[in-house]
Amino acid sequence: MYDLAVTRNQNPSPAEPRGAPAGSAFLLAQVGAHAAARFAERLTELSLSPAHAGILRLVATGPRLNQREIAARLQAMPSRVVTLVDELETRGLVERKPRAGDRRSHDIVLTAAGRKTLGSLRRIATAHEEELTATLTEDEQAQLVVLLRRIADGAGLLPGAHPGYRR
Amino acid sequence: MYDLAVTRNQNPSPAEPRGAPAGSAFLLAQVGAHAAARFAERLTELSLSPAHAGILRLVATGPRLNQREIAARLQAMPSRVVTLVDELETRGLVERKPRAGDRRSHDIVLTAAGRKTLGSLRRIATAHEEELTATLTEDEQAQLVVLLRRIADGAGLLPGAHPGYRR
DNA sequence: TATTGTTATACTCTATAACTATA
DNA sequence: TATAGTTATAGAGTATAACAATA
Repeated sequence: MYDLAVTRNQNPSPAEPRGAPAGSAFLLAQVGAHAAARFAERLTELSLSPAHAGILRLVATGPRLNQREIAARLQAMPSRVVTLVDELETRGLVERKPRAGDRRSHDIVLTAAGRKTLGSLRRIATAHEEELTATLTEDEQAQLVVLLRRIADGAGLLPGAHPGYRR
Repeated sequence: MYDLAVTRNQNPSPAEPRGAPAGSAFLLAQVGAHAAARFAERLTELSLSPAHAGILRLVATGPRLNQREIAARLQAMPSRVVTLVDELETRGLVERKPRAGDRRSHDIVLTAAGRKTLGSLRRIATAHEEELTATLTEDEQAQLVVLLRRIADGAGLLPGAHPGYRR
C-alpha cells in the first residue's frame, strides 16, 4: 500500500499528479480500509462493532461453537472473544449455554433479540455493499468477487476471518 | 465486512460452510487488510511503517510540501505527521528545510539516504504486489485495477490517502 | 488574530500472562 | 497435567488540546 508499487502496465498519461500511479496492492488496501470504516460507521446505528457483527454471524448458523472455537474460526485471541461475548450477552443478543459433558465449555447461542439484530445487520450489510459497488454493473461486481476470492485463496485467508481479528 | 451481505448472485453450492457467502464488501475489507498487513510485515525489513512509506513517497516528487500540506494530502492529523517526520529525520531519510518567506513553515525533503531507501521501498512494493496478484493473469490484474479505481472514485478517495491515516 | 509546528496528556484497543474451574 | 474461560495489567498507537513562534 501507500502507492509505491510500479504497476506492470504503466499508464503513460502525461500528468500523474504525484509519484507513481496506485498499484493494485495499494488500491486494495485503500478501498478495503474504506469499506471496513464505512461498514463500522453504519454499525454505530446498532451500537455494534464489526467484531461483534462477525461473532453474531458466526453463531447464527451451523453447529454450536464455544468460545475457543469462535476464536479459532476468526483467528482472534480467546481473551478478546470473552470481551466481545460479554458485551453481546450484556445486551441480550447471545447467551452462554453450558456444553453437555464438559462444564468448562460454553456454547454461544443467539437469543431472539440476537436474531432480530442479525436481521438488521444483514440489511445494513446489503445496503453497504450496494453503496460500495454502486458504480459497477452486476457483471463487474461478479467479476470483482471472482478476482478477490482468487487472491484470498492464494493468500490462505479463511472465510469470515477478517485480519482485523488477527492474533 | 464480516461476511454479512447477501450477494446479489447467490451461489447455490450445496455446502456453504457457515452463514452467507462472502459478499464483495467483506472480501474487499478482508483482502485489503491482508494486503496492508503483509506490506507492513515486509517493511519491517527497513524498520519502517506503512505510514512512513507514504510520507517518503509523497515527498519524493513534485513541488515541496510542508507538514500541513502533507497532512492534508494524506488526510492525517498534523501532530501525527510531526511524529512521523521526526522519526524519518532522526534516521536521516528526510530533512526539514525552512521555507523561504515564512519562517514558521518547514518543507520536508528527501536526503540522499532517503532516496536510496525509497528505491528499496519500491522494490518491496513491487514484490508485494506480485505476490498478492500471483494467481491473476495480467489481464485480470488490469481489470481489478479498473474496478477498484471505479470504487475508489465513487467513494471519493484521494490518491495516496490511505484511510489508515484518517482523521 | 490566525497559522505552523510542537509537545503533553488522555484515551482506546488489544495482547500477554496470571489465575479458576474443570477435565 | 492440560484445557476453557476469565481477569488484570501493560503496551502501542493516536487524537485532543494546550502551547510557542511567526505571520
